[in-house]
Amino acid sequence: MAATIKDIARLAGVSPATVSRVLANKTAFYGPATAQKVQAAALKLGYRKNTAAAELVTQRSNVIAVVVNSVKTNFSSQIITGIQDTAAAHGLNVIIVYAGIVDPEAQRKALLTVIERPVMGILLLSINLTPENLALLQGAQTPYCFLSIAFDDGDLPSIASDDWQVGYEATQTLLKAGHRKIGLAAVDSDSHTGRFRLAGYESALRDAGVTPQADWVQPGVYSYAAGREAMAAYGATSGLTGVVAGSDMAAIGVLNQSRDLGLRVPNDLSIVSIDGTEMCELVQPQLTSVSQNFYDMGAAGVRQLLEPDKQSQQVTPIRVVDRQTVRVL
Amino acid sequence: MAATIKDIARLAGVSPATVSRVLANKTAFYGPATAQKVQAAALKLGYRKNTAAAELVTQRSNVIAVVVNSVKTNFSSQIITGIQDTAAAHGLNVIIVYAGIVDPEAQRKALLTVIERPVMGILLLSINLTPENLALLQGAQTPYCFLSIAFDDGDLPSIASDDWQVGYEATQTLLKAGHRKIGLAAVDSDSHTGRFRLAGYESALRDAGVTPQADWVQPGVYSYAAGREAMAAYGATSGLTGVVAGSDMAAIGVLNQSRDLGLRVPNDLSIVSIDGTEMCELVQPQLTSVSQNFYDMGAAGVRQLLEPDKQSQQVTPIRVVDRQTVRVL
DNA sequence: CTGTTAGCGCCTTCAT
DNA sequence: ATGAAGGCGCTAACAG
Repeated sequence: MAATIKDIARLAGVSPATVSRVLANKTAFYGPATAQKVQAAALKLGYRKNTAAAELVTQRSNVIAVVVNSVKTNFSSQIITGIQDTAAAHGLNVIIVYAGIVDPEAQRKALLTVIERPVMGILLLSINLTPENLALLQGAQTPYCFLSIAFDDGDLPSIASDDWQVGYEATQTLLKAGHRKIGLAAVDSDSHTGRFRLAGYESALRDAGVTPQADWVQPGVYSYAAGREAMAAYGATSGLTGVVAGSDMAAIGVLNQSRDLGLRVPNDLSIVSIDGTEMCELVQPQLTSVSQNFYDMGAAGVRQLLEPDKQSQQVTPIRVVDRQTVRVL
Repeated sequence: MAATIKDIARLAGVSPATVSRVLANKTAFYGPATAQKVQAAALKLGYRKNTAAAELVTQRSNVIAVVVNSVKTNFSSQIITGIQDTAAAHGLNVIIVYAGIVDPEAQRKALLTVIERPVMGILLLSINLTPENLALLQGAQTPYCFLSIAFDDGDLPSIASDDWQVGYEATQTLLKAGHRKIGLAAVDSDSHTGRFRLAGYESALRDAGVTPQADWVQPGVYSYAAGREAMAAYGATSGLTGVVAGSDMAAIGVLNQSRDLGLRVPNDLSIVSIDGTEMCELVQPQLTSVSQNFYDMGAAGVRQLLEPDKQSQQVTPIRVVDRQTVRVL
């Protein structure tokens, strides 16, 4: 059995309440003499506080839970770092749980492990909840905030980039370099994110006097495989001179598939990636990207949890980072 | 306030004990009629069990905690998937907490958030604890197991590849291809892992009749930057025809730095990477690697937690995967 | 400054 | 098949 404050109390010859006080550093409520005794006893017994018990009585917790949709994503590490740093600055602890990317049952289980214990807030990274699971989340009396994902329904608190703008600027980067026939690869057509990026892409095209063509867009789930498939679908003779890819991984898929098709990047094909993670600088040529500020998303998420009443739909800025995959025509 | 079993009891007109029983599915102890009433009431109140309270009384938990050393690593995702799947198969939940890679204080805080609440076991991914923090961990009455890291001290439960063998086989892969002057890059010289890989590397060299040279090894912390630095230290004219890199990220660093030095891979320089994550197939040329079985490490870790008395030092098999960075001389 | 008392939400004998 | 009672480890009044 682990030692409890009662054990300490007995050993130190004081009451449990006193032990609780010195262990909680309520300095106004005990003298130095007892403090000594108590701390010595605690040390000798190898005492570890049972936080669950403490949280049960105080009705509050200092842990924030992060629900992540899949182990595969790599941008999540930046968001998590932002969360971690900001949480630490506020004396908060962070725990992470993985939910399946689509499986509603896995999603539900992840939510439950988080909801069924005392957490002060929940951050959901790029998670698309089923209506049932959303109800579950809202039923819990816990502040929450979606990160890196936005909704048509304006009531859900979220922090994300402006997806329309992302699509627009990515496309414009190519347009400015003189490209006219531009593809959009591995962006999904179901989600808010995908639809807005598509809309931004089309607007940019139209603003430049280019009429979007249906076969220029090859939807997909933002993965490496989706990028490869999209590029394979275009083929070597599509006439496209530029492609906007839905994520860094997708961009690498496009890049590698281009190579397999005998296309050189950026000579034969220019690529603009969306996300701007470290991946962009690991591959050759380095990917020009519309970079999101994931770190700030995480940081803002924590702050949002701290003041749940504030403005709920936040937008983080993006910027285009020119590297090596856009050729000026 | 969230609803409690008392609220349900009142609404359903039964006692809290009965509510507890039907909610826990103790089917032998209640009739279908009451079950109906209770479940209806629970649903209406949006009841969520307070797991912390339940764990407080039952003195056990079904969550296993994973401590990860940094957000940057990418092999951890495979281990976590292995953990996740195996845990789910046993009805266990998984939470993850990040500890700083070296900062002892961050390490300590991560450990505490995990130790100070009821978890049935702790898995530590590639974590090197300070003696104090190790004592802390051992002081907690919780089973634990280190993953992807081994120790000279044979008493600590751990599951990892045989690092000597990793070093040996990586080097041998190059040797077999006819290389003689072979570097070892971005392996640290302090840890068990690093020292054993180094020893394996030297043994392979000697077994092939090659005398290791001091300037063939450029230690580092397994990172992309370390890989780049190691290669930069070798320079373009080292005479090395092959390099073993300490991790996939390090290998990519070596690869990119080689390119900057004007060396073509594998024509001028062959590379064998250690880890074998998906990264190997994303870069060009694809990295030949000594691949570790991270998924199984995670799975075995969960099993180890379940039977803490069994054999404590386990080794998972490795295999070399030939891709495109080793040229046969 | 310190001890006593009560109770957080839940589970579990022990009766009935 | 169900209720009453006690207690898990801790903290928060309330007395003193």
